[in-house]
Amino acid sequence: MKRKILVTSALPYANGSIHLGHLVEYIQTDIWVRFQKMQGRECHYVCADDTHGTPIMLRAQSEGITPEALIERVWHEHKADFDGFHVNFDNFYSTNTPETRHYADDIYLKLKAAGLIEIRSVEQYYDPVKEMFLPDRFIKGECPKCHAKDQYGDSCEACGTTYSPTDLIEPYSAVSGATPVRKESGHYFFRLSDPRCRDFLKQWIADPLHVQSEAANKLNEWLESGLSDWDISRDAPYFGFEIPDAPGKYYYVWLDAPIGYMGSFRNLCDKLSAASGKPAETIFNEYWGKESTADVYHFIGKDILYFHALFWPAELQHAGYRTPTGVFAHGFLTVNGQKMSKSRGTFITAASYRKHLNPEQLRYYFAAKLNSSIEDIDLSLEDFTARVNSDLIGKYVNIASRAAGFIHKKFGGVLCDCTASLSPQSDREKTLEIFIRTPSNLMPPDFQPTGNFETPSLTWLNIRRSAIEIARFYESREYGKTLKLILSLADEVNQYVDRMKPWELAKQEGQEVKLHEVCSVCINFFRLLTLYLKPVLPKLAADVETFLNIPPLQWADTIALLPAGHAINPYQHLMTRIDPKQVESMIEENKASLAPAPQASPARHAEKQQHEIQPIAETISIDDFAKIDLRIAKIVNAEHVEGADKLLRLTLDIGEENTRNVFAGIKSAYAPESLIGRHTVMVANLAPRKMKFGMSEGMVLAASGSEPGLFILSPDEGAKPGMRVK
RNA sequence: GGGUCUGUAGCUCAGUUGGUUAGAGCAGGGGACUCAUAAUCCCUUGGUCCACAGUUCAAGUCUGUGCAGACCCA
Repeated sequence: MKRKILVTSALPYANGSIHLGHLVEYIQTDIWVRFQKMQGRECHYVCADDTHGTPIMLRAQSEGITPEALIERVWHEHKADFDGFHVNFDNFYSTNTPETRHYADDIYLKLKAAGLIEIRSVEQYYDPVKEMFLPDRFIKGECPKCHAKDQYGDSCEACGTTYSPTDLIEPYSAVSGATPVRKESGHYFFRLSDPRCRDFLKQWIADPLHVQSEAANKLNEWLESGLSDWDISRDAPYFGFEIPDAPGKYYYVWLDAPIGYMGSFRNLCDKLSAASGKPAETIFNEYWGKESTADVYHFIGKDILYFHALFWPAELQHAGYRTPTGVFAHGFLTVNGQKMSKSRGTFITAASYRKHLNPEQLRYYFAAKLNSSIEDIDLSLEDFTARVNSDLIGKYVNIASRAAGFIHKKFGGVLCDCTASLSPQSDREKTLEIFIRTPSNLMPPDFQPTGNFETPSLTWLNIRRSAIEIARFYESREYGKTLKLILSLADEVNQYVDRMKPWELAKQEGQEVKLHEVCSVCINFFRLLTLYLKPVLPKLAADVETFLNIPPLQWADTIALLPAGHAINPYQHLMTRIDPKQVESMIEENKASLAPAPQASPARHAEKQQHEIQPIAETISIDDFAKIDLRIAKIVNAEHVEGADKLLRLTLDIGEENTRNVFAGIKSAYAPESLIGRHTVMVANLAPRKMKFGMSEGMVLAASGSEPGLFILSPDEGAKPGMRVK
C-alpha cells in the first residue's frame, strides 16, 4: 500500500514579512515533501497564516483597517514569497476559517467533556484607557533586577532575567501609555498537570521516532519539573474565536494555531474529494482519525517545541485524534555568524532576497547546511557565493555545458546508444548490477565507492548505487550529507570527461563514434545527478527536463537510460554565477531601508526572530531641518487613481487659496473614504513632480518599516490647516 | 538564576559504540588542459580538536569546572 504522509510547517504569523530565518523551515520541509512525492508517496503539505491574537488586533487598529483586511493583505504577501522560493504547499490557508473554528471547538469541547478544562480566576494587568487586558509583551517598565528602563513584561533584554509583569517597577501600557491596573478575570485552563496527560506524554516522548534526542532532553526537563496547566483563553477585545459556552472569552491564539494544520488539511480534503469522489470527511479521518495508519509530521523551529511536543499531542490524545508521527525541530539562522541584524543589513526579507538573488541558490545553500539536529545554521555570505558558484555552476551545470556543445555541433542534438558502454563489463560489475536492482544495504565488501573509475560503466554503477544512500539521507533530513555525496558524483563525472578528452576526439579523424558516446554518456550521468538534486532545485530540474526533452523525473527513473536517437534541445545557461556585488547591494539596500515602525507587538510567533530598529541617520543642523517646510494639511478629498497600484490622489487644504494635488503611495494601507476629513502633515516646499497621472505638489509623511504596514501622521486636536510644523 | 544545544584548518563543515599518523569542500601554492559560464583535471601547504583538570593502556570522542554563542523557562 502506498505510504500516506501529511506534512506541516509552522504557521507564519500574519503580522510580519517572511524573512530568511523563516525560510530555513519552509525550504527544509519543501525539500522533504518533494522527495516523498518523487518516491511516489501520497504526500500532502499544508500550512496557513496564523491570524489571531492581540498583536494582529492592535496592528489593524493602528492601520485603520479591520483585522480581516490586514490578514487578507498579508496572506497574499506571504503567498508570493513562498511561490518565489518554490515552497509548494498543497494548501496554504488561514486559521481564521470555519474549518479551524470547527476543530478548535471540537477539541475544546472534547477536552472539556474529558474533565480536562478548568476555570480559574487570574489577576492580570488591565489597560484602563484601552479597556483591555494586556499580554506580557505589551506591558513595559523598569527591570526589578538590573533596573533597566522600558523592559517588556516577561523578561529583561538587558540582563536576561525572566519575571512576571507584576514584578515590573512603574509599569505602563505599551498600547496607551497608561498605568495598568490589576484586574481579575476567569480563565480557561487545559489541565496538563492531570496524571493522564503526564503519563501519556512521558511515554510519547520516550519514543525516539517522535522527537529528536536533544528535544527529548528538553521535554523531559519540563516533565520532571512538573507540568503546569495551560491558560487557553483570553478576554475580549481579542481577534480570534469566541469560546462556544463562554461569551466574551476567546481561544488564545496558540490554541488554534496548531489546529490550523487540521483546518488547512480539511480544506484541502474538500478539493481532494472533488477530484477523487471520496467524501472529504473520510479522507480527513484517514490522516487524523484515532485509527489512522498515515504519517503526520510537523516541521518546527526549536523555540516552539513545547507547543508541538507537549500541549499538542496531549490535546490530540484526549480529544480522540491521532498524535503526530514525528515533530522535527530545526535550529535558527545566523548570518555571517551573528544574529540577523537590521543595522548590519543582514535582516533580509524574502522579498528583498528575491530582488537581488536566485531563490534556488539559497535553497541549495540551506540544504548544504541542514541536518536532522536542532543546531543553528549559519548563512555565511562569502561562503554562500563561493559554494554555489563552485558546486552548482563549476561542477554540476558544467557537465551539461561541456557535453551539449558537441552533441549539437556534431550530432544534430541526438544521443547515441549508451547501452554497450554502460552495461556491466567485468564479473565484479555484473555482481554490482544485481545489488543495485535488488535494493539492499549490503554492498560487496570489495567495492570501493571512490577511487579509480576507469570505465564509464563503473561510474554509472556508482551513480546509480548512490540512489539508495541519497534517498536515506533525504528521508532522515540529512541534506548536507546528500549534497556532499551528489557533488562527489559530479566530481567523478568531470574526471571522466577529463580522461576521455572529447575535445581531442573531436579533432581526430574516425573518432566520431567515440566522441558521440562520451557525450551521450555524460548527458545520461547529468540526468541522474539532476534527479538527485530535484527536491532541492525544482525549477532548475524543470529546466533540465526541458533541455533533455524528458517527462518530469521521478525516483524510479534511476534505472533507465535515455534511448538511442533521443533528441535533446539546444543548451542554454541553466544557472548564472553569483556576483558578490549582488550580495553587497542586497545588504546595502537592507541597511538603507526605512526604519521600521517601532511596534510594541513582537512579531514573535510561529518562528521568533530578533528585531532591531534602523540606525539613526547622520546628524544635521537646525538650519538643515528648517529647509523643510512641514504644514498641517486637511485631506478634503481622497480617491483611487486608475491604473496605479500603490497611489491615492489626495486633495489637501493647507490654507492657501487653492488646494494641493498630492499623490501618496498609501493605497495598500488606507481606503480613500477613511481619509477624507482627516488632518495630516505634508512637505509643502517639495519641488513639484510630474507623474504619469498628473502633477504631485508635495508629499504626505508616513511611517513604514520592513514589515507590512504604513501609518500616516495625525496632529493633535486643534491643529489647523496651514500651521507650520517645527 | 535553572536547563537544552553548539565550539575541529583562513572559511564552511564531516568525524560512527573511546582505538593506528584527525578528514572533506572552498580559499592559498605549484603544474596540466582549453570542450565548458576564468569552468575542469593532477599535486600540494594549513590543525594547542575553546581552556583547564580528571577517568583510561588509549580521549576530538567519556566526566567535572570554566569561557564564548544560540534557544527555552509555560
